[in-house]
Amino acid sequence: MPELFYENWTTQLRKGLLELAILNVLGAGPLYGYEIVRRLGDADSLVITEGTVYPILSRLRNEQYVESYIEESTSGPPRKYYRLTARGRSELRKMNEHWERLHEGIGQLRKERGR
Amino acid sequence: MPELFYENWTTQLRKGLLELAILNVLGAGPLYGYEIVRRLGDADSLVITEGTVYPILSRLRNEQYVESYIEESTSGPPRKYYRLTARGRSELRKMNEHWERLHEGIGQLRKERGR
DNA sequence: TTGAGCTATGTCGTATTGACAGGTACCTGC
DNA sequence: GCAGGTACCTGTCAATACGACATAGCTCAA
Repeated sequence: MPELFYENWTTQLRKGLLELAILNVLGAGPLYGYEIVRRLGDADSLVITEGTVYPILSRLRNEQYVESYIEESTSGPPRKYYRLTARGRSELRKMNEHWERLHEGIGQLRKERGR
Repeated sequence: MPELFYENWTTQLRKGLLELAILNVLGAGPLYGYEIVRRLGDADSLVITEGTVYPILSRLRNEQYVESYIEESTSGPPRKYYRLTARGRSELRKMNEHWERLHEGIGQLRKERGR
């Protein structure tokens, strides 16, 4: 039960972060949902399920950060590929900068002994 | 209106992170709520308001990561100081490690061109 | 003495999000 | 056929950050 807080914390920490992670993998080239799940799973502490990735992809598409197109597959149903738009690429840059600033901010707080 | 998404994203990204930030400033020594707000405000992109900090402090106290004690002030109402407990200090270490792993994870996704 | 303004703590309602269970459906090989 | 892997999507839930608001002590100038 004492670990309940820690688990909850990691869950909260993912909010917003998964969007950044997904945009970043898409920065490497078009991917379909199922593959994104696997790709993020490689990076420890970013494991997600299908039920998590599709709502996020929908949101990103609504914002026109990504666009999708269908492609047949030789093994299984057709795949819906997602690709970064120009708009998405520029937004990703902004987000990555913000992310780095956050990281530095936390790092500074840790160093500031006393005042 | 297009910027609505970005603002919302930054809000979501803070979830969980503020707890880490607050624990980290407390790592430097006891502080009271109002001062924590100012201290975090120094670090850009970590600005918070009172309505945010007090609920978090309550949560941290419930988990016994911090303990509080009252102290008179020469200017204004008495202050409620918060101090890291041993438990909080050990948890903070764990959380900082998790945070660094996340940062590396995102960094790797960004580098992985293609596959 | 009055009251403006800063200090300080706290609560409530709202909006948004990630997790997960569950559902649909396609395709291949046996 | 039909089992099993592939692929996508929906609804519900709990948790959080934040603005708005409430309360109150202290200081200082008019």
